[in-house]
Amino acid sequence: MAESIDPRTTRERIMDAALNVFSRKGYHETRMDEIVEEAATSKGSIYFHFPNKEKLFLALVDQFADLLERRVTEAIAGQRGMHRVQTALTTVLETFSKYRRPAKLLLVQAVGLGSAFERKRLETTDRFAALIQTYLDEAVAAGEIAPVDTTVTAHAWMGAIYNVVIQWVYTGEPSQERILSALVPLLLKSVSGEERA
Amino acid sequence: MAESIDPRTTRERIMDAALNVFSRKGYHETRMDEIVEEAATSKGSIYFHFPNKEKLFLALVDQFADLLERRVTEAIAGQRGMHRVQTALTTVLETFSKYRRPAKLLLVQAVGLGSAFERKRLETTDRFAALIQTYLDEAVAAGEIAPVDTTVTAHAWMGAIYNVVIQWVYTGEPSQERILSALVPLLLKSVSGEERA
Amino acid sequence: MAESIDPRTTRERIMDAALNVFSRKGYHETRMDEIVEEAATSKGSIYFHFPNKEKLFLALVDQFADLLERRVTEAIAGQRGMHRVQTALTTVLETFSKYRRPAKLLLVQAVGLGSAFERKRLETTDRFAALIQTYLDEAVAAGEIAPVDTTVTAHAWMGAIYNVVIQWVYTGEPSQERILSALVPLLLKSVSGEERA
Amino acid sequence: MAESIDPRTTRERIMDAALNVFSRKGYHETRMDEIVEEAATSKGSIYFHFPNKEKLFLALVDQFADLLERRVTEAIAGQRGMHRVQTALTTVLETFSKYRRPAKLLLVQAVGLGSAFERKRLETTDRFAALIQTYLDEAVAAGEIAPVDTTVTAHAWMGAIYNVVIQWVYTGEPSQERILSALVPLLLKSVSGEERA
DNA sequence: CATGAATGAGCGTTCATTCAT
DNA sequence: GATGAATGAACGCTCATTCAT
Repeated sequence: MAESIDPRTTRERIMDAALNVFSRKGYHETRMDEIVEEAATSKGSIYFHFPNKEKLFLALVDQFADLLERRVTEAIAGQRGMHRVQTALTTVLETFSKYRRPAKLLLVQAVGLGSAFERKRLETTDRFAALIQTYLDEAVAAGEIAPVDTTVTAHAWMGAIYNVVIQWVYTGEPSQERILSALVPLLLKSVSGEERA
Repeated sequence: MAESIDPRTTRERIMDAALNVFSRKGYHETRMDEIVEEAATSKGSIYFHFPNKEKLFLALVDQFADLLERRVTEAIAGQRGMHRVQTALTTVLETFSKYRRPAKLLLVQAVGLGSAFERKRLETTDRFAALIQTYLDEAVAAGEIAPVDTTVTAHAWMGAIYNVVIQWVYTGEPSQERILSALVPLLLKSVSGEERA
Repeated sequence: MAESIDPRTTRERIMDAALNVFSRKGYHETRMDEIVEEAATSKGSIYFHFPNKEKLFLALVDQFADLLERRVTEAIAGQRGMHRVQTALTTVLETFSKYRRPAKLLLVQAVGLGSAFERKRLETTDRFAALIQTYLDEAVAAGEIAPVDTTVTAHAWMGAIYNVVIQWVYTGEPSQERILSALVPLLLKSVSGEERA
Repeated sequence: MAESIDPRTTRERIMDAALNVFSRKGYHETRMDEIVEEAATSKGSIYFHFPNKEKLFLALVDQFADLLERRVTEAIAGQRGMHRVQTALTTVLETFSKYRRPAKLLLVQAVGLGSAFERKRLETTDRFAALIQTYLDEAVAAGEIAPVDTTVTAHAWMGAIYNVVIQWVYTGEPSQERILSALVPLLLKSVSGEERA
């Protein structure tokens, strides 16, 4: 009668299961029962570890956003100037590649979930946009790039990256290499010195 | 006791009401009863004109996507080369500005609504990305811009525009003028020159 | 633009259509809209001719019950004694055979429709049971058959006929000939003089 | 404030309540809410134990059909030949007498409920008709009765019994004794002798 | 900590019926 | 007589959440 041993804590099993189901079916189409089954636990157990469905979902989003931010920050740490763009984007792609499911959560499911999630979304978005803006401001201050509206640029970059990556997460196209070789120059040129418009 | 005369057809009243409520509360948090009340009609009337909630929603998305595409296409008609970028972006912003609510629908609510809407979303997205790519391909062919990966570029541009606009739709910031004066040069520069292509 | 001419009155078209749909799908699964379509008329038209769905249904049941009773009575008219059993049963089978759809209505759909229809069912049932009982009473009085409880017998006969016929209406089995050659002797023997039980 | 103790399980309370309401108002006129109230439970509780209204209903029909079949089979076990007819019919009447409500369900409500129930009805009907036919075949083989079309006879008998019993279930007339003393001889005589076979 | 039967507010949808034209 | 858009009461069912064991 020996139970098969699962080294994960119940809480971990729940989060893993929730991640699977949420990313597969989306927030609203996910039933708590499905998570219960996937986690091989009980209704009550989930509600012991998480106050409700929403908080469980947001815990996953936060977990991944944290991971992503940490990785990017670490990767960039030893670098200077606009090299960081290349490094950051590479890191983002690698991380998303390694964690496709949470990526979908962060990129898609966390959007348009209604006013309850609106705040979270803006919070997450702003967090990364702010990160980008910081580096852009530094680059402007350092004279590496022409003075631009860094707020608009940061959001534009984020959107550009987001949209290309989301396409890739969903369809697998274009390849990571192609994305890197096309997107990085694109972003860099967009803030380069020479004008033409 | 003369009824106040509403020149709109019942169907129009329903779509208007649905647009209001959907954009205010999001798809899932919108109750059919609220639309009924807002449209000053009956439950059955809505279901006479639309088969279900989802189709009603999609009808709104389609209507606005059509409008947007038409306006952009018209605005661009008499123009050549990369001037079209400026014109198109201006038109998009103006249209979104005039129709904030449907914009929110198209930009936010239509995202992450689950597999039922996934196809629609990709369809709408691809539609505009394809439009952009067409013009980019022309510009490359005409030698106006350096040869670039127009697929990636189109999605990157769309994402950039989308993200800036959505921020603006939600917060009202930055102003349209600031967006235009910052975003258009940004996009144009991103494909200018021949630095590395 | 000449309309195709349908010699039937609107009321007839409605009844025909209703008969088709009711017998095909049953009372509860029949939608007034389906009858409208099948009758090539309008909602309002049906409600002009019939006060409501229930009355429309009962009109069909009555119409067929009348027809059946009339035919049986006529067929029996020139006959005496227990020959009438053979004749009556033959007539019933022939009539059901010719009007399979109304038969289903009378036999199945009119049963178990809830208290609203209960009265009608008992009424129809009693009508035929009473008919049978009359003839049985005559036969007893004439000394043609042994004195039996004609009330029970009448209901038993009706049930026997009903059940065999319903099987036949649904499955087409057993054949009319087989039914006649098996059922008539069975019924006759059941009231014959000699006992053995 | 001690709750009154009900020894029945929730599932049993639901089935009892459903039986009451279904037999009182019929399938279609029964609202799930009424069963909820009668069972002193909750909507969700019913749907926890039964997948839907239809399955709940069929569970009742099956339960009673099982009971009836079991009782008849047991009663007949120690008997031989056509004595079984008397015993079987007595058992049926006693069982129906003791369980009037489920009897109504089985006899009336289960009829004419639309295609969804059609299969069930035929299944239940055939089950008993087959039972009868088996015994008739045995009797024919044993030379106890004249060779007859046992298929037709079985259905005829079933119909006869059904119709008399249903009348009795509804009106209480005729009395059980009268039914037994009239119906059993009737059925037995119907297959006696060798008049024409 | 874990369990799972129980809860019940809430919702999308249906469809017989009405009535202004 | 005929039409069909409009009505709205009613219903089956869902599912996040609770809590006694």
